[in-house]
Amino acid sequence: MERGERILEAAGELLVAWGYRRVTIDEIARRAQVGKGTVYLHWKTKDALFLAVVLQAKLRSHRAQTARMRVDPLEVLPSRMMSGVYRDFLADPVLRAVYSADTDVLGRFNDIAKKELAELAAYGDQVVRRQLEVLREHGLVRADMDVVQQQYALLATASGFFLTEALLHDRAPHAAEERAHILAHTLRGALETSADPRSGTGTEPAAARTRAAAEAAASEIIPLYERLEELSEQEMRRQLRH
Amino acid sequence: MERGERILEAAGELLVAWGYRRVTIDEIARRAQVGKGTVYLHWKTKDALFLAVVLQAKLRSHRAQTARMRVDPLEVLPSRMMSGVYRDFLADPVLRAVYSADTDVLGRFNDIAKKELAELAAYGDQVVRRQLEVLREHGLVRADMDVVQQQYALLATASGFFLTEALLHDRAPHAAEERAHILAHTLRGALETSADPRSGTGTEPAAARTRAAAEAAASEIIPLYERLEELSEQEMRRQLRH
DNA sequence: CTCATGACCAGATTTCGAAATTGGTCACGA
DNA sequence: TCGTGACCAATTTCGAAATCTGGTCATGAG
Repeated sequence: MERGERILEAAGELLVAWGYRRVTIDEIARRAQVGKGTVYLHWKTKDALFLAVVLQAKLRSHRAQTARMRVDPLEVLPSRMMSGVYRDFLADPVLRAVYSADTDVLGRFNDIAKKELAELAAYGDQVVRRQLEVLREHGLVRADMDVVQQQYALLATASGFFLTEALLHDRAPHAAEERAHILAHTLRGALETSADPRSGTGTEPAAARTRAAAEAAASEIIPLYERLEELSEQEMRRQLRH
Repeated sequence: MERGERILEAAGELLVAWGYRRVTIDEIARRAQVGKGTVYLHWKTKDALFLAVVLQAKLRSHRAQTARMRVDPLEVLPSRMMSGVYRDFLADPVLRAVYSADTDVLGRFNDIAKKELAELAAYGDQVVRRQLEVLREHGLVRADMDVVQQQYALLATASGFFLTEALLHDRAPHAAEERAHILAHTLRGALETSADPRSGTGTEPAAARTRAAAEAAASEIIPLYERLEELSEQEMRRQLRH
């Protein structure tokens, strides 16, 4: 394992275990079996290192997401996509901390990351907006609402599931799988046209038509996320020295 | 204006202006034009006073809600109800602080209130659950999901709109009215059967049938919220001395 | 006698200078 | 050439003194 990867891993582990405030470069170096100076041979500053930790987590999630879309085009549907993102979120403690803005873990790094990654987040917004437009063109997303409003609905609803995760881990439905399903169901009802649960039986031809439309849409949407991956990688490289 | 009301009002104003941490009983007494001891003639402790402030805000919102339900039975629908609650939330700074768990304003009172009002919140959960069951019996809420899951969907979705309110007041759709509408639309699509936006035109007979069902449901649901009001009043009285 | 008041007190919070820690550098040596 | 840890400036932490504040209650006005 590369020195850089070891440092990144150590930083991530310590971040979720101790919280940003308590983690020192000395401790990261010790855990990664390198000298303190070596950390600065790789990253510009402590914040840059933690930014890289966050970007790596997001990048992993983005890659998993595009992989799912390539395997099954229906994954471009908002309900399916967010369900996947939610599962990634639950599985990765770094993502959990970042998406739920966990102050105990992130401390003031919360604001730093938000500010530093604002540009990337803005591009992410653009991608989602374009995705909704494409899906709408293919009849997979309803047109009963402005796209910007739909995007807000998507963001706010998903945020609710992400944030209540931390807040209500007691009286919330137990299995993570179950909550991912509820999220998907909610978004499908709110935004999509396909597999309307209200019409009782889904007919076979309708399902086939939906799949065809999703395949067409996916060919437009996947490149958007590939570009987002590239920008994330670029941003991650920008945190390095030179 | 009664002494007690003046104190309550002063406490609420100072809470949202200065935050729990900075507000002193002395300052509240000064603003309410009473002596410091008089505050303790009315409430047991400082926390009890602020609990009363919060309970008063929630009570006002509950009363407005039942009033809306009495005027228009369709207000018992989750989408309509939460849209109203969201508007109340936006209009009252105390509710904004409480529902968005604003740490800057509430400080450690956040945890105190959550613990102290847990019983009331639990009853509120029961009410919503029963509401969903009744609406389902009258064919106004879909039966494609477990009630507990539907309740989670409702809670998580609404929470998303409440919490992103504070978080994204920049790039969110501008008008409050607009966001309330999007919330309603989302919940309707996720939970309800009526006025399906996907079926293009809403026929007149269907609307009439929906209204009749809502009236029947409202007669069962309104008493639940009246009981919740009573419990809130009771809890508010419990904060008083004697 | 009733009830509002502010002086009063113990405990909590803030202050502030000293001491310790830590992010970041760089001369050294493997 | 490349990794390292001693080193330094700057920030954070510590601790005890000083201040503040929640809560009480003796007092006095009505």
